[in-house]
Amino acid sequence: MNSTKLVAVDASPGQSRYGALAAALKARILAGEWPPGSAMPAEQTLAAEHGVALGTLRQALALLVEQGLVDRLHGKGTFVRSGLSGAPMLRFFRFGDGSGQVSASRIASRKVLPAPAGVARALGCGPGDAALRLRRLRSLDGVPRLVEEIWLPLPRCAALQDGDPAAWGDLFYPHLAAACGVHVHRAVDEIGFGQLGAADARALELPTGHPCATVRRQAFDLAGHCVEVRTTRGDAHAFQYTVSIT
Amino acid sequence: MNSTKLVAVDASPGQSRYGALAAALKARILAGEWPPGSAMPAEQTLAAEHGVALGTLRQALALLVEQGLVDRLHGKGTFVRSGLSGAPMLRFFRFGDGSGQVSASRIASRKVLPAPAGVARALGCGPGDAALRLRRLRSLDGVPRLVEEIWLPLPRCAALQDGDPAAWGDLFYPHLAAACGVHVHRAVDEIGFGQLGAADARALELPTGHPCATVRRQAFDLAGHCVEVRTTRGDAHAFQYTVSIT
DNA sequence: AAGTGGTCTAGACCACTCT
DNA sequence: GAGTGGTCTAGACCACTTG
Repeated sequence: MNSTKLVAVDASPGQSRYGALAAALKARILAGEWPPGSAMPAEQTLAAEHGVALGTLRQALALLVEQGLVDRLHGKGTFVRSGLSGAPMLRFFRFGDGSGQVSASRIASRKVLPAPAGVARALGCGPGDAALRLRRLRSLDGVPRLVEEIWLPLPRCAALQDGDPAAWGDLFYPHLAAACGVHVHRAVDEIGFGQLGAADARALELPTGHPCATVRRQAFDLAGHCVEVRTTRGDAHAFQYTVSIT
Repeated sequence: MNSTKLVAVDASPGQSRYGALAAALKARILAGEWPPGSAMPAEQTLAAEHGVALGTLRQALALLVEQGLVDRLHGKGTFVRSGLSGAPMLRFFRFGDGSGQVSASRIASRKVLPAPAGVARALGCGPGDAALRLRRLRSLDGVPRLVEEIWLPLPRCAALQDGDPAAWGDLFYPHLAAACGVHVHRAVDEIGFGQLGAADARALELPTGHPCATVRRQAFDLAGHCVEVRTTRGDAHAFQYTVSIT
């Protein structure tokens, strides 16, 4: 029963056939037909299923690769991306000599609170709706370096309300995926400079008013829904970031 | 005489034929066969010249597009990129209400000096070699906002030593291209944080020691040679930048 | 109408990965 | 060796731009 055309790709308006095909495949991915990390059917199969030539199918897949939705591995197959892995927050900072340091995370606070207006707007929920707020302290070589305030949408990340945060490990996204089935696929970071408030300064063992770099992140899942709003602060003098433009 | 194979694309080692083709085309561009802004021959012609199928040639051109070396316009042709146009320095800052403001540039100083070690290393010349140093002040709505120190390699940008800088206009790269034939193709910006020195503070009408964002730029031409080293400083509180990660 | 790049096809063959 | 994606071909037709 897999030999039938599952989707008739027509590309009616201004869209190309491979564009429509890409959209159709994306829909099948979002519907959960191939879970994150799993392999999609082979080119030949997919092409037959949608009734297009191989080259057209490959163009469609190239689009999905471009969008970061899938990875293609020569000789292995086409895999749905499982989400951002690591803690790319530290790429904004350069502490110490930059040698292979390990970042340790500690959840300093976990509360269910009504979402402030700005957070609610970012999360796409109503202002005042319940949300989960974490405060997190990240240390390098035992020295506290970054403070984070993380807001999570609540019906969705309820699993994080229970259990011992100490067991979450140092990487947040992998745990978010494991505990809540929420895969972070894309993120937008907004960088600014400011000064440390009293509480953050105390946590970082710096004087109040010390200059700090602020990174405000919005993270999104495959479907494009915002699944996290995070504010990270660290010593401005340790901030260092490189951009390439073309 | 255009019907002969100009380049025999063989792709000897681990390289694909379209990869080798792209390299060959890039070489022809760098050699000045098609100057920046001009159109390359049509697909059919190029494919015939190099003895490959149309599809293969298109893959090669796709690589060049990816590298930002050429632009392809449906119905018009394939054009060699003429270089970065504008002053994307302001994208790091947000002054005032962000409405359509015009940035005005003034060259405050122009001197030939021996290049300091760091600058020489970036420019790829010997330390102490003569280089052209500009100081530039950029204002928005009449308010000084950014100070820039620009180092240029000297045999190459000698044309900037003469003439009235007031006639250069507000955009530097277009003038650099017009005056010296130097086309900026790629740039790398490194963002950091610091405090204003006395001279910069005076120029920006801010107190000495005021927190500032520092952007250190290296700009490169098509051939990959560094053609500019620039340090830009502005009020840290006006700094604002967004990064997307996937 | 002529010339350009964009899409699509159908098929052959190559290179990589696993068992 | 079987299965995967990567490369290459040769040709048809479509869509956009220009004279």
